[in-house]
Amino acid sequence: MFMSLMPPSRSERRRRDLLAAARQVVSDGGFRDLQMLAVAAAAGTAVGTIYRYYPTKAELCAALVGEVSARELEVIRSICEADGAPGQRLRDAVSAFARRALHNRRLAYAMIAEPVEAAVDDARLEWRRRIGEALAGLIAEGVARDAFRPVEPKLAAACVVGAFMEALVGPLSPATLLDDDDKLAADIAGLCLAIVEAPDPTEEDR
Amino acid sequence: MFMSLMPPSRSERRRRDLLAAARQVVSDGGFRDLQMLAVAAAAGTAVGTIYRYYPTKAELCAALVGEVSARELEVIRSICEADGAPGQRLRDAVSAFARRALHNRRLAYAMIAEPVEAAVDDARLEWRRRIGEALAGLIAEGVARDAFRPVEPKLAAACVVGAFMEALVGPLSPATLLDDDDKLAADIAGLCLAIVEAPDPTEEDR
Amino acid sequence: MFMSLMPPSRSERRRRDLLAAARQVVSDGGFRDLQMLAVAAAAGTAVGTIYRYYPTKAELCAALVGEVSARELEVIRSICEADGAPGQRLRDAVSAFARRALHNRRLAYAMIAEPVEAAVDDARLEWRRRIGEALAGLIAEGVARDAFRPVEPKLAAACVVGAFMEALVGPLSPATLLDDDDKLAADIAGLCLAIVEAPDPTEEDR
Amino acid sequence: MFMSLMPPSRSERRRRDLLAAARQVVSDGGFRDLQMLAVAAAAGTAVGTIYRYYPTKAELCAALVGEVSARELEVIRSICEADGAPGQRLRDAVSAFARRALHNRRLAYAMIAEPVEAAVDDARLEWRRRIGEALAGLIAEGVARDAFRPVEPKLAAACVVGAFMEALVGPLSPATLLDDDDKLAADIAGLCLAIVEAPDPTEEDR
DNA sequence: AATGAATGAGAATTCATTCAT
DNA sequence: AATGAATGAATTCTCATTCAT
Repeated sequence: MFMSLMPPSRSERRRRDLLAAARQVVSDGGFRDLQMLAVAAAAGTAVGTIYRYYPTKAELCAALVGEVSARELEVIRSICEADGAPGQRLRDAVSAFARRALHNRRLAYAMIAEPVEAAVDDARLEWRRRIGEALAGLIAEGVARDAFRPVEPKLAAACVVGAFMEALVGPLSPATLLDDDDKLAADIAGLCLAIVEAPDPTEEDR
Repeated sequence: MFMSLMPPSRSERRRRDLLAAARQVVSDGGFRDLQMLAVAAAAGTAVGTIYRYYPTKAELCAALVGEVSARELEVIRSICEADGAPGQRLRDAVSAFARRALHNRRLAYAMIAEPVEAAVDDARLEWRRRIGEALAGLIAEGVARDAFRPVEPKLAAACVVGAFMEALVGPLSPATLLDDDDKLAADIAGLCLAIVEAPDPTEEDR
Repeated sequence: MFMSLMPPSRSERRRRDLLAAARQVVSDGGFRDLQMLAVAAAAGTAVGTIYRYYPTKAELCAALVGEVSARELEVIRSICEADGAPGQRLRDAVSAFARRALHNRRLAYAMIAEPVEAAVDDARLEWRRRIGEALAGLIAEGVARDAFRPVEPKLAAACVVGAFMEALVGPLSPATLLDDDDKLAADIAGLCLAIVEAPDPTEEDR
Repeated sequence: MFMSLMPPSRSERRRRDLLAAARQVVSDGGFRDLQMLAVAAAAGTAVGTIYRYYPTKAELCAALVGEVSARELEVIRSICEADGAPGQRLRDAVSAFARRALHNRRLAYAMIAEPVEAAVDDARLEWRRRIGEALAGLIAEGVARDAFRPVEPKLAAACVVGAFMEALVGPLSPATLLDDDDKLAADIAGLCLAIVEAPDPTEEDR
């Protein structure tokens, strides 16, 4: 990580201030409220000024997400690249991310789960919640039967849902070409299983 | 699951056709393109007609997400509630979901990862991709050092990212009150670790 | 007034029922709510049926206003054409109208003062109310100084406002041609004055 | 009444111009034609511009009626509050209002008698006209018999109609609660009678 | 460089009217 | 004759973007 030794130029400062204003707006009301006028108001400048620094709303958005991303990414990266046992590092990275997100919940929510449209998203989040519920039932059962480790079923279920959904996002994206869908599906399932499975599965469970 | 034995009334058929048109639109261009005019065009009707069956765009959206959700949810539920070892059932549920998603990729993408705005989302997905990359590096290392099972690093990383992000969605949502952020973060991290950790961690890894 | 001695044909009955339904709708929610669908619902028929009897919403409206008008007009006419002192007849006619209106207030309001648009009309009625207030002040003063009869200022003011506004409606209507605006204005003013003036104006008032 | 000594700001001027455009539209075609697009066209601006100054069509309407109202109200008020005999002042106020209305007939018509819908109002105005006719007959008779002053029957009739209709508007409005409908009706009738009654009713008329 | 007023394409929604059954 | 689903023109309002000052 390099930091410029030069003081930021007036122009760089402007860009930052505008970005900070945008972040404020999103932190308060989500991406829904991210309108150029609102950002201008929050920055104490005029709309036109934003366009001098970010030629498009799209670029402002990208810069905003990019900035927040970069910070969080950096935290994760530095932990990942540290010394120590990989397991501990992974644990640390995830838990650092989670703690930080929980500290600035509104912004984190916007970054992670912000709705397309209220209508769509209410239904969409609800869907994931229900899939989670279904899995939580299964997981609770598995825990009871000692097939799974003593995990908290709801939380574990959310992890499973997130795991396979995210694992799909890349492959689902229009550009991706895949050779073997079935292999992929099986692999994803295997990884998800590991979230809960007992290290030493009992006879009964096999 | 009950299926009506009566043939669908004309009105029910219409509703379905309109929903099918909406699904088509979303399958082609995502929720971005879901405009009443576009749906009407896809259904070969007039805009006003849609409003006879869905009094609001919001309700049409909800119905669409609801329908797709219901189908997928049902698949997962029936597997979860079947007989057999919990582990196998979990594996089956996830892999069935994944296979189905991979079959109708565009729609699945819309349901799972559709952008708020192209601008926001490009950046947002990119962010998750990069976090994934960072973790993939760590995971590859862990695999090499036999601290982790021989997982495919990129895929496992995606699962980890998805797992903790999803596990955070509920807790991040504005309404949620939390007692202990640190405990939650640690629990999430523990579950994520399980995705990759070797059942019998070597000395070296500790 | 003739009443047909023949029983009404089915078709005539239909027309009446539809009109009754329309009146019901207006009595409940004013002309704002007079939509073809609402009338059909109130009549327990289909929209298309209304169009068999009233080829246009405009004609249905006209028929409705016409019917209500006709009844009230008849009451007034019969009193006007009765025997007795003109003064008493006028008194009776007006007071009969007023009493009837007060009995079916919602419908009467719709007939007399229904808004164009909430926005316009709130402002418009408010205007007339304020003019009334200004005049009420003057009238109260006149009453106190015995220049006017002991009328109730607010009510008298409303009468004056209504009197000149109505007297202007005809002349204002686009088709009307006028010779002498000033003469007309003076005449209207004279009539309005009569509403309150003492029969025998005191010296002071002249 | 204060007039600002400062020249109007650009923004104030804009607001005025837009209002003037709206007034023009109404003066030409009544409130029926008052659509945002039409106003924009009349003002030589884009629709969006109107929304910068009047956040809602309703507010534009209110402002328009308010502006016209205010001017006329002021004329009436200043006359009402002047010195002189109350009778003369009332006469002056009414006649000033009438003269002004007759000068800008289209706008005055829109302010005073504009239709809800052409359909409704044609019929509604027609109704009032007919009631006027009926009363005019009675008034003519009363004049002929010297029971009434030598008023112009049609004009006097219009005044009477306006007087009682207006006097009813307040009491009819949904919010109003009334103690004694009959007393109100009688009072209104009494005031209406005064419009025409001879100061010294002949025996015959009693 | 900054301003912020102006722009206008778009999108949702309403409702009188039509017409096939 | 009756039905009521379908139609689509019309209208309000939003907000990213431009540009004269």
